[in-house]
Amino acid sequence: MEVLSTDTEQLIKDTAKKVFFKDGKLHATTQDIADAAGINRASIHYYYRSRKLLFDKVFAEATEEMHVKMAGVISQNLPFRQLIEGVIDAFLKKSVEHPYLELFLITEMNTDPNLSFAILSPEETEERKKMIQLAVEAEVAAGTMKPIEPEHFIANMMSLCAFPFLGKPMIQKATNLNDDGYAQFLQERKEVILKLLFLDR
Amino acid sequence: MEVLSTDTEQLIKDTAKKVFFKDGKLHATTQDIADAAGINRASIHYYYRSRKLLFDKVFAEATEEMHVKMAGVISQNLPFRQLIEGVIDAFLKKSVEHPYLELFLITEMNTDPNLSFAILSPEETEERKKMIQLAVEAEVAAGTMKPIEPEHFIANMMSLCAFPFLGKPMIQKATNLNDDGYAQFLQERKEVILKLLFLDR
Amino acid sequence: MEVLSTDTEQLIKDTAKKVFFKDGKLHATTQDIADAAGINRASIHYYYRSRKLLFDKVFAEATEEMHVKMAGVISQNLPFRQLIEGVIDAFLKKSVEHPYLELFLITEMNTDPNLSFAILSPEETEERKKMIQLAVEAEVAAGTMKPIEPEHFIANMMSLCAFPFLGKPMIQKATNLNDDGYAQFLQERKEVILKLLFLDR
Amino acid sequence: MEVLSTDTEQLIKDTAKKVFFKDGKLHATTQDIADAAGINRASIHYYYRSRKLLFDKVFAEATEEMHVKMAGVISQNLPFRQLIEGVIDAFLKKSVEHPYLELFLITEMNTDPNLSFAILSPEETEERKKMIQLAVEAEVAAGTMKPIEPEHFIANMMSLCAFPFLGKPMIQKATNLNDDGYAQFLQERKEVILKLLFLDR
DNA sequence: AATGAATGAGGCTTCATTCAT
DNA sequence: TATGAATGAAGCCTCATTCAT
Repeated sequence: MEVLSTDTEQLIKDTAKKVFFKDGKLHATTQDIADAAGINRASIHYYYRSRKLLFDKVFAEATEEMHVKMAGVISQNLPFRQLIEGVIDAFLKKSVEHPYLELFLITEMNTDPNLSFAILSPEETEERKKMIQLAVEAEVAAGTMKPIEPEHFIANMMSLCAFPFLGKPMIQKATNLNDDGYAQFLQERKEVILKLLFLDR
Repeated sequence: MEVLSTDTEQLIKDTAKKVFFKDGKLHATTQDIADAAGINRASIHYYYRSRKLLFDKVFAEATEEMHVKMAGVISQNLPFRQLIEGVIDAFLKKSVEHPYLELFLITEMNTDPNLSFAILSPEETEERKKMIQLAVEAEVAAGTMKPIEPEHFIANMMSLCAFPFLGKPMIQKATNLNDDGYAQFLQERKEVILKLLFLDR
Repeated sequence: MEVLSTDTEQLIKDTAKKVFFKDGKLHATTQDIADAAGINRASIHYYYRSRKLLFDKVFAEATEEMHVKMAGVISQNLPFRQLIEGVIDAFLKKSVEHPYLELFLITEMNTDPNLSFAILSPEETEERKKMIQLAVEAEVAAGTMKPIEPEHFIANMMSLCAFPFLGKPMIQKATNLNDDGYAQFLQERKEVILKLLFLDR
Repeated sequence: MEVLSTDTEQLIKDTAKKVFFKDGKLHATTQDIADAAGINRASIHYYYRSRKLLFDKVFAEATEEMHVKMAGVISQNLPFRQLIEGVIDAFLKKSVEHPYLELFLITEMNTDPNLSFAILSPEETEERKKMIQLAVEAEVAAGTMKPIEPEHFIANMMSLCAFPFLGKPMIQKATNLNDDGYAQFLQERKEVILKLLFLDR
């Protein structure tokens, strides 16, 4: 008859993720989360000890979810083009669910610069950059890309993927798109981004 | 080289801008600002009555500064290419000073969606979009751009300009760039962005 | 004999009434009330949101208590003599509990002159004045009162009832009565007042 | 050319008396007083060191003014009737200027019960009570008063004089008198009170 | 003599957290 | 497991007060 305890525990986590990462409520209090979940505020502490521990958990899980998706794409050892496409696809898809996750990454890292959430180790990152460099050179040789340093290539991808979610209200103001139009707009982003990165799309 | 604040009122404002928009401390307290300015917390209330009024003031000023720069570029009625270049240039330059201003725009608009900070009215925005559409068509005809809708063009520009500042820590993690390297990286953004937007750069 | 406050919410209200209206502490802080109640200051906000809301509540309740007592007397449609006696009796009895309630009525009305706490509407007040006028005329005819305007009759009653409570310390100084003597003195007020108002007492 | 310093010192005192005792602003801040006087808040501290010292001074002066008037009446060794009439007259006249002085006496004495402001010493008070007792007995014998204890006689006088000023807003509500009507009403008080105290008026 | 600037103390309020049940 | 009650810490704000001129 009674709701399983794990249900409440899960409900709290799901609600916290929604409030933080989907609604973008940076300053959400435990009461806000409890209200959104329809439970008592004390339950949050019963299950998670403190607001920080709850936040750390959902934050870690949300980034982990993203990392898993990314790793899933990366581990396939796809050719460059398909890899990029897969990464963009994964990023956009997860952003539909948690459009404001990056906002927390940013503010968290400003608060605590030591915060480590990297997908890749520095060594792996270096390796990845070299891989990109070689791939770009091949594309350039084939006339399908302009020369670009790996750092800028990475930054471009991240910017083009993340900002339309983060900056939704700003872009809406600057483009006169209503909510329906913006949803449609986000659907088109993948092709737009690929077309921008590769000359032959 | 240092800003000369003869009076405390100006010092408070400058410090608040720094703490909020340069350091990106979204949750900065009046004590944080007072400490950063080396003054007593009560002085903030002496000059600005409340935290909110101070915030509103520096926020309004910072956005106004940006708007003025942008308006300065736009009002010149430059040809498309030079307009785009000018806008990117202005945006990057102001971002060096206030890299996190957009972060506040975002969170403020999430809190109060009615918040109006637009440079352009809806009518002017429509006009601007049409202008871009025509210009893009001309570029496409000349083989110097791929077809793109104005909304995506605008979003691309905003994303490519803003995110490298907002997302600095994230991009640094993803690119292994240290602070010096990142400063150099930002210097190169203008050319990289233009190269991305126009086929003949 | 002591009020049994099973819950803190009631305890806070009772204590606030005591501090304000029995002890006459006009400037009592939330900490003062919390100390007097033996609870944490935050509990006051837990139950009443703000000092003002708590004050408004206990103030409204205390005046309401008085109004109910008065209305109970008035609604009986007693003959003039018994009405006056009943009103004085009710007023003195409630003053034993909340001698300083009028002090707050005064200061509240000085702060916000629109404050409405009237027992009677203007129309009812006019009616009451006429009733008093007629009754006085009858008493005068019977040789048991001197002529007096209703306004002065009302003011006299209020003054003679209220001031000995409000002005306790002043009257004590002027009469050399100690606390026990003053309690006895207050017991005698009803007869003294009636003797003053009516020639045949 | 310059205003004499004593002028400002006096202006502060006069303004403080007005704000406190005429307007009944119990919670007036130094800023309120400075605004009412049209001077800088710091001047108050320049002349009076602290708010408390200023308050103590004007409070002492205002009570002293009253005491002097009373003493002037009392010292004349007038017959009972003229004494009472003189006291009522003096009290009502000073109340026109400082209607709320008693309000402060009350709250001050509640805050600090040791506060001593008595006109008469305990011994003098006893003497006065005996004098009243004898005079009342004579009036009773002459059929011009009913028997009454001196304490009640004193309390009645104080109540009938003071409360119509203190409780102006309350009495206005209870009598439907507007401001002009109330001014007229106060003019009539002296006769009304005397008529109440003495059977042959 | 007088004042604008600045500050320390103390109030109210919110919030995360703990406690008792 | 879950919650209503209660609390400590920390934030904002106001005020009397002091300082430098």
